[in-house]
Amino acid sequence: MPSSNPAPRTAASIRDVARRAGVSHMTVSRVLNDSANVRESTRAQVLAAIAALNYRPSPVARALASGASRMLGILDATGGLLYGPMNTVWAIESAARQVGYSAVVAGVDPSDRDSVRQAVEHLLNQEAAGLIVIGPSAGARDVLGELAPEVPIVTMHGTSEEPVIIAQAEAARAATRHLLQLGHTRIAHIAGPADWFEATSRRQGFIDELAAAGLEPLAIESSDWSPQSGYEAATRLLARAPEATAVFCANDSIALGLLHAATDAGLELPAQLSVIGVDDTPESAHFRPPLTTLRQDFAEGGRRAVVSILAALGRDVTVPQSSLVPQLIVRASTAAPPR
Amino acid sequence: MPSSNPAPRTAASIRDVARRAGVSHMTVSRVLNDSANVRESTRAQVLAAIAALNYRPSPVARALASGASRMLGILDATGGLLYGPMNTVWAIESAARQVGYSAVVAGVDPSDRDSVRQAVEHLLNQEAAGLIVIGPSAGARDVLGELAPEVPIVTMHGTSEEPVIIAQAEAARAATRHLLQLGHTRIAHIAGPADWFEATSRRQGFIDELAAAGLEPLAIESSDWSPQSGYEAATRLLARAPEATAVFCANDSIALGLLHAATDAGLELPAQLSVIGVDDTPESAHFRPPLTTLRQDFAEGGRRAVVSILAALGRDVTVPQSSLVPQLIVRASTAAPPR
DNA sequence: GGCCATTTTGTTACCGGTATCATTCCTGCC
DNA sequence: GGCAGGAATGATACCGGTAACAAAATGGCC
Repeated sequence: MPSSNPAPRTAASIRDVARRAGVSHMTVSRVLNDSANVRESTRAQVLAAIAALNYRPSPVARALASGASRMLGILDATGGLLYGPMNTVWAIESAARQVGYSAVVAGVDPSDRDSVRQAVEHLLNQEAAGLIVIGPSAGARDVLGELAPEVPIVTMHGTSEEPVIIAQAEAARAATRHLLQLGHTRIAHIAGPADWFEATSRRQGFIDELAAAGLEPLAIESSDWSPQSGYEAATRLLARAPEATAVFCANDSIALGLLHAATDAGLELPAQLSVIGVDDTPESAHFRPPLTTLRQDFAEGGRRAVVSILAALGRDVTVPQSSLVPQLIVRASTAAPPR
Repeated sequence: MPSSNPAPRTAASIRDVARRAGVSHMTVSRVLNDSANVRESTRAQVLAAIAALNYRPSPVARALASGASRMLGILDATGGLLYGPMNTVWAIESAARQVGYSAVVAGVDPSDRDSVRQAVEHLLNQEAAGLIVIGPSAGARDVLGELAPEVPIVTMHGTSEEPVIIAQAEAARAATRHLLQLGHTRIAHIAGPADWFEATSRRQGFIDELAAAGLEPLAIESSDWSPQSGYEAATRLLARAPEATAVFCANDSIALGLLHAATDAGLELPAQLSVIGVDDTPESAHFRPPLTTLRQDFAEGGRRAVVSILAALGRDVTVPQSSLVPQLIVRASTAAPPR
């Protein structure tokens, strides 16, 4: 290893590279940006200099000069630590990084208009090139439209005006179908909060699938995704519709709450009541009984969100796409209805 | 609202402010940075101009000019979606934002040396002023030391060389004490992965507290924090030490796995076996039986991490501090041992 | 009133890239 | 061989701040 530069105190800049390659710094810039019209031999020299100096362009300088940063803002408006959304954040970050972008996150309380505004401003201040909103913060769009209309925004779990990222209704229908196929006819649903696209979408999918089978929902309760509120909703549900033989829960946490409430009520699971959730959290396999649920492809969802933002930014990036059909995981919480 | 500037196409820069205030742009810069030696009347004019133009300094330009960004890198090396670490990430982001910093996250697989290196480089490229590592990625420190020794690093869940952020051993002792006070003497432990500071620290706290009572651990198994591996460890444990009357689990997920395994084994809970976890996840209250556990103050942990990084950066920030004593939440999974 | 020490303010360069336009180099063709 | 015209390269300005030093204003004191 003949390289013996004694660890330059400061990182190499584009002009250092230029000097070493015997060209102007603009030529280096051209090489960096794959600009056409650079002679092959020149490009090779520049590339060699870049490698020799271990040069890496400064995203900061680039952002300043070009006015376009390679940074995405993620507004986490879930107001908690929900399994699905967290997966999504992670997936977005990772997808973004793969195409050379990075992600700044800001968590907010979606019900607090002011905190949303502050967070959006914060993200904008960081020169975020685009915004991805996780959770039901409709406010974010308004604030953004007012502050920086040119910054594209993608809502992952937002209102239904959005392009659908993950086929939620399809997931709900698959869950419902599973219950139907087991022979259930008196089926209830515990939905998520009405301001979440996923919640309404799953609820609708549930209703539609029942309708296709000529049935009607036995009862629908709402919750805020948490086990606690799932427990409360389940308690209400069991009181109101004791004849239910199956319940489709909008996520696994709600399902856990229902499991708890049903146990409180002395119900035998799944003999007397079938329960199905959505998410396939690592916990759900160890619930009592282990939960039948639907696994979603969050990684793909994240990728799609990033692609969609980049498209709005005018950069076309091809990212491998796979299907987003949620996968049914059958465990012990669903069974045929009692005769 | 007399303001009628027709929405300037481009944001105001420091020179626009200067022009409007009738001063040089440097004076504006001084006002922005609370530099001394600005006449009060001048400051007022500048402030007025800033307000009138709705000016906000560009962090990008500032980072380029000063070489110091107000951005923190968070390296999420948990390799999954763990409740505690996720809370910590959130808390750090929020604490950072409160003091005017923002946070870029990068998730990596800690066992993949290469992915760690890439992520650190990525974060460094973004001009991160400091690095906070969540999870057991010892590799991050090496990479950073080699790439940019001047960038401070704080490990939240790392090796024990670190300043302790949350008193893990104390939490473990409190949990163990609870079991002791109920009258248990044959107590086992299911630990987290040995490369996590929290895991070893809790394990040691457990051993120490037992020793203080003149007892020895009945058995110790290890897991990777997940319910599945908790289940497996618990199965081994129950086979190996069937005489155990209580088990301290290093987190709630492991405890869930144990609950499952104990149920499989036909054990009556808590009559035949007491179980205690750590974290107080929202789910744990709805386990069967509801889990006795320890609640930690993640928000405070995040704040401390940020303070500690900023201190290393030479910026003193005063942030309200609260105590980090974990709180015991007693539910139905612990009881006196069978006679 | 003049002079010097301090404040206060301004000037200019610079951070590390990109944009724009000018210049030089080839190449083909008459 | 000379020249047009496109390809390749370079020179310079600029993005929006900060740093360093210079200049102007202020104030105290003899």
